[in-house]
Amino acid sequence: MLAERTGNILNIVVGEYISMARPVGSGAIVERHGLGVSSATIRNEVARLEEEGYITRPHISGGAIPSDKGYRHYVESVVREAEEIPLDEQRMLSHLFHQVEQELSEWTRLAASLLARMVCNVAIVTSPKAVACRIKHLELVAFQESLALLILLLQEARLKQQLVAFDEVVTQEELSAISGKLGALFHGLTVAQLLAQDAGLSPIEQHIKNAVVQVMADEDRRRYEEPYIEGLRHILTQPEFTHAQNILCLVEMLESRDMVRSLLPEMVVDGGVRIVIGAENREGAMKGCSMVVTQYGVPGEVNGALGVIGPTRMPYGRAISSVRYVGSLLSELVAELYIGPERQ
Amino acid sequence: MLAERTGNILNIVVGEYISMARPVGSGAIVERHGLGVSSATIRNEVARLEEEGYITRPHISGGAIPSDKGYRHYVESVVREAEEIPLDEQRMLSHLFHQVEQELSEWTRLAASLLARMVCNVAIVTSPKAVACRIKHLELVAFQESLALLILLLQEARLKQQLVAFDEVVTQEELSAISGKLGALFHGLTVAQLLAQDAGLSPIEQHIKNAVVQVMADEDRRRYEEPYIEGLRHILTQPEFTHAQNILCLVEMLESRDMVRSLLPEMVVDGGVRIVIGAENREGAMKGCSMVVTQYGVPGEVNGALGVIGPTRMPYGRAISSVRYVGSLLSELVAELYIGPERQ
DNA sequence: GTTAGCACTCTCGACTTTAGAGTGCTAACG
DNA sequence: CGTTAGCACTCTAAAGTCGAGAGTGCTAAC
Repeated sequence: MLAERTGNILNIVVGEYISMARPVGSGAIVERHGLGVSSATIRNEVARLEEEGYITRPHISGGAIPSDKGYRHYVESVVREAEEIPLDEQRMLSHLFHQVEQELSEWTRLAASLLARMVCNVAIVTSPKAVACRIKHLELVAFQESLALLILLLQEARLKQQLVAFDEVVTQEELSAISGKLGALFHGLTVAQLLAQDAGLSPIEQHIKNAVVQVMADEDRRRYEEPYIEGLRHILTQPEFTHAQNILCLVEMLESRDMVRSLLPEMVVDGGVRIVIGAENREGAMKGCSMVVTQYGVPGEVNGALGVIGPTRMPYGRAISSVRYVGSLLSELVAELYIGPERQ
Repeated sequence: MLAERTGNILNIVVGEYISMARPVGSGAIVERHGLGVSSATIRNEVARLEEEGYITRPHISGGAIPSDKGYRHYVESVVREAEEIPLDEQRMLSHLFHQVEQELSEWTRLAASLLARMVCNVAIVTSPKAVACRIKHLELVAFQESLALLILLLQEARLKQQLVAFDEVVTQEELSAISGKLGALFHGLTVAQLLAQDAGLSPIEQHIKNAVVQVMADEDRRRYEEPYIEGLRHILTQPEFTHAQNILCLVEMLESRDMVRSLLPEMVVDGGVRIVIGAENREGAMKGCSMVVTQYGVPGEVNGALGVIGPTRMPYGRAISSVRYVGSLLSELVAELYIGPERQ
C-alpha cells in the first residue's frame, strides 16, 4: 500500500501524463499542483514509485510515465469515485436514443457512434442477444419451387433468416399452413425445449424444424453478437499511434472476427464496468491499449456488451462514466422492449 | 498520344514503381527490361514523359514516380487487356461461396473478406438492393399491448423491421388477420403502386400501411446498402501509410456514413469495372488513393456494389480481375435467388 | 536518333553539436 | 528524520555537417 502523499503524487503523474502525453518531471508537478513541498521531495517520492514499479522512465534522467500498475492505481483510487457525465449531456443523449426508439437496428449503431465521439476513442457495441434464445414468431415464404426462406423472430426482436431447400415442390399455401402450425407449436421455446418436444411432424415439418434448431443453436453458441466498431479516426490523431506499426496491432485485433467471441466474454464478468489496462490480459496484442467495458440488458435474460478501446493513456474518468451511462440507456431500451414498460 | 516506345517505358515505370514502391531510375529500367537501348535513351524518353505530366520526380535528380495521369495510361493500356485470376483460385472462390449459399447475410461479408485478402487492400461490398423494392411478405407480431413489430420481407430476400405503436390495445389475432389481408393486398407492389392503391382500409390498417410506406420509401431513397468494409490491416503495412496522417484521411472517409451514399453512386455508372485514380474524383479526400469498383446483381432490378480501395500504387491488374470475378459470383447468387435458376 | 562520358544535384544515413529538461546525490537545515 | 537547495551529470531532440550513392541533364561524338 502506498502512503497517502505518495499515492497522490502518483495520481498527479498519471493525470498529467494522460492530458499532456509526455513524460512528467518533478518540476511540472510542483508548478501545477503546489503540494507545499519542493521538487526535490517530489523526486524522492517519484524515485520510490519507480522502485515499486508504478512508473517507468523513457531514459535514466527523463520524466516519469506511468506503468500499467500505475494506471491501475490511478483508476482504482481516483476514478472509481462516482463521476457522472453532465446532466445536460445526459439529456441530449437520452433524447437522441428516444428519437430512434422505433428502429431497433439503429440502437447499437447510434451507441457506438456516440460513445466514440464522447471519449474520442474506439467504441465497440454488440446488439442485444438473449442468453438462450426463444422463438417469438416463425414464418415461411416460398422463394422458388423447392426453396423457401425461413424467417425467425426471436424474443428480443432480432430477425434471423435462412434458406431452406426441399426435395419436392412446395407451395406458399402449404408453407403458410406449416408456419402457422409450427409457429404455434414452437412459440416461446428455447432450443432445448424444441429438441425435447415430440409432436408428430410430417417429413417436411421435421425438415423445417431441423433448420430452426440449427439457426437457434448457432445463435446460442455465441455469447455476443458481432459488434459495431467505430471511431478509429479518433485514435489515429493520438501520439501513440503516429507510427503505423502500433495501429496495425490494434486494427488486426479489431478486424479479427474472433475477438468478440473470445475477448469480450472473458472480460465482462460481473455487472459493473470492467477496466483492462495494457497487457493485463492478452499478452502482446493489447499491449499499450486499455479497454473499458460493461454489459447491458436484462440480467440473465438478454444482454449485450459495450466498451471503449484506446491507448493506455486514456481519459478513464470520462470513459467510465460514458460507458456506464450509455449502457444504462441501452438497458432501458432493451428492458422496455423485452419486458414491457409495465413490469419495470 | 504517346509513341509506342514511350508508352512502353511509361508502363514499365509504373509497373516497377507498383512492385518496388520506390522511384525508378533509368538504370533500373534497362537492367530489368532490356529494351535494346541505353539508359541515356531512356532518360530522354522519361524526360519527355515528365514534360507531358505522366510522371513526377520526388526531387530534381531522383527517379521517376507515376502521376495520376501516368497510372491512368497504365491502367488503360496494360490492364484493360483481359486478365483473369487463375482457374484453381476461381474454383476455390466459387466453392467458398457455394458453402454459404443458404445464408444470405454471409454473402457480402464473405465477399469483402475474400476480396480484401486477394488484393491485400481494403475491400468494400454492399448488400444487394432492389432498384425499387417490392413487398414479398408482411408480418405483424404483437410486442406489447399497444406495440407491434412490423416485419417486411422485400423481393430480394432482405428483411426490414420497424416498431409500430397504436393508440389502442391490439391483440395478436387482430394483427394476424390484418397482416394476412395486407400481405395479400400489397404483395409484389412497389411504394409507388402502394400509394396509388386505394382499398378501403380501417384506421389501424391505414396506420400500418403508412409505416410500410415509410420503411419502403426509406429503402428506395438510398441507392446502396451500408457497405461491409474490411482489410484495413492490409494497407497499414504499405509504405504510403507508415505515417498516421495519411491513414487518417482514408479512415475518416471509410467511417463517414455518407460515403456510400455519395461516392459509390457517382462512381458506378455502366456495367464494367470502373477505376478512379487519386484525385480524379473528390479533390483532396481521396488524394493518393485509388478505387476499383463495379456493380453486381440483376441489371435494372437488383444491384449492389463492390470494390477495392488502396493507395494509387495498387496492383491494378489483380484488383480488376478480382473485383470482376467476385462481382460475377455475387451476381450469380443474386440472380439465382431473385429470378430463380430456371430463368437464367 | 542514339550513346558514352561527366559534372552536377539531391537524398539518406551516420555523426556531431548544443540547448534544455530533468535527475541523483550530497550536504545543510528545521 | 524529512525536507531542501545546489550542482554535476545524463539524456533527448533538434539542428547542422559530411560523405557515399543514386540518378539526372547536358554535350559531343557516333
